[in-house]
Amino acid sequence: MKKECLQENIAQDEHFVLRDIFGLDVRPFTELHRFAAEEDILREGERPNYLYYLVSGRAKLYLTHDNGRITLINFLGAPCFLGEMELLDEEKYSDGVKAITECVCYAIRINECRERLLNDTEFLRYLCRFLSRKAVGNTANYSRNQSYPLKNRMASFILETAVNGMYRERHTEVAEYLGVTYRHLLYVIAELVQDGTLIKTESGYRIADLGKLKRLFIDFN
Amino acid sequence: MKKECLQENIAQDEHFVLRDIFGLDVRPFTELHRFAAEEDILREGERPNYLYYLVSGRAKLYLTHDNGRITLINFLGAPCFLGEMELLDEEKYSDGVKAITECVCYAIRINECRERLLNDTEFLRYLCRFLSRKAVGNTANYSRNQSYPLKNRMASFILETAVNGMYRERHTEVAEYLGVTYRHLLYVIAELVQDGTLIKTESGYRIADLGKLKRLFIDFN
DNA sequence: GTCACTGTATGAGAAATCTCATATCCGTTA
DNA sequence: TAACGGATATGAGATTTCTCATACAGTGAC
Repeated sequence: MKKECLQENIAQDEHFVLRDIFGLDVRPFTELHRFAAEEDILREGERPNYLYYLVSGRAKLYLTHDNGRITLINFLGAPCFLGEMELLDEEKYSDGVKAITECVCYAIRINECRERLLNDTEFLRYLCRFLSRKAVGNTANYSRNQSYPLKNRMASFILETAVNGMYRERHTEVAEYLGVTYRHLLYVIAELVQDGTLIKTESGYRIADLGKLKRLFIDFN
Repeated sequence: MKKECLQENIAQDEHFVLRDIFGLDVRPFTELHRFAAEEDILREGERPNYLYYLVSGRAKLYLTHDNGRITLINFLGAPCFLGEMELLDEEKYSDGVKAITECVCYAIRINECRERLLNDTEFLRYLCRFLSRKAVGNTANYSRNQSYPLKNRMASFILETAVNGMYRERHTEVAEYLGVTYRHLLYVIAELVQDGTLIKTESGYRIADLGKLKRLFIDFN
């Protein structure tokens, strides 16, 4: 991770987006962090030192079960807070968050302003709205998902997770995330390859026919 | 709806639960409302005059689509806020909430204390925690759901919605909520009747074998 | 009363998805 | 090096779920 702790830059940034979110001027506590694709942003079980605000990039949210199984819980796209639960909830241990593409985040040193944040009504109101909208969005998403065959959901998933036209997720993980058997996932991927939608390569699946993929995705809405 | 506006009672209530949630003493703005089963608690599209806190009972959350279709979005059980989004979000119109069983709610007259609530950090923090936990719960619930056949999900659903051992939901609605076709829902209900788990009567389906239903539900965890 | 509309109901065949079995490959560890 | 666990692969058959078609009862509009 590349820390660009240039607070001078942030301090002078006229368009600093967090200004609209916080009542408190958080610039003195804010750094700019850059995570490469695949890099961990929040490590599971660790209490983070920062409250992150994802400015650009996409990330995934993980959870490891008691039995050691890892589940992909959700996707996160900018703009979005990361680690907000850990800020609010004393008991809450962090879920894992990993960058899919390069991610740029504002990182607020919560150790230095936790109390002030928890008393910043503007921030708290923003967070409540953010959380309740996210909940509504999730619910809508779920109920839509349930209603379509895997091929469509898979198209959506591939579009969401591919980087530079390459899809390289773990089949086992994805099967769990999408709630289907590993076997079935392979069937459907094989179908997409058969279709000419994907091409299997050494290093992953290359999107060969973006139009086809998008059409599947659209039928899905 | 029976309003029991006995603020004297509330004012004297030593164990008033909202005391732990709000920094502000909301007792002067709080009434006790009682809704019968099937009664509307929040009417869709209307801006509610109260922020409700469900003390006991179960309710369901509805949404009407542009095309007029009604979808059952979710279930709500005590303790739970109702109408919190509408308090926070200016633009947000209310979803519909309808009582399943008799519901007892504290009803806070937001017109009289909206500003103060939106500046009550204790309340806002509580609400953030509540929302984020709800989101986590939903996600967990959702991913579990995906993985089980309708018979199990149906058992869970019947246990959740039955009142006094009678199940009377609309099949069309339920099919939509559970994300299956109407046809398939009927198949599975027929199976449960075949089983001897349910008995079809004039006024709905009677739970004939609670044990069987619970076993289906348990296999589902 | 008739017409549309919605909910309920049932059948038949097709598609989606699951279960179980088996095999290979790869990286880790003993 | 051998053994092992995890990920990838593929086949066969069973189960779940969907699509389409059809029918009947209730309700509100006209």
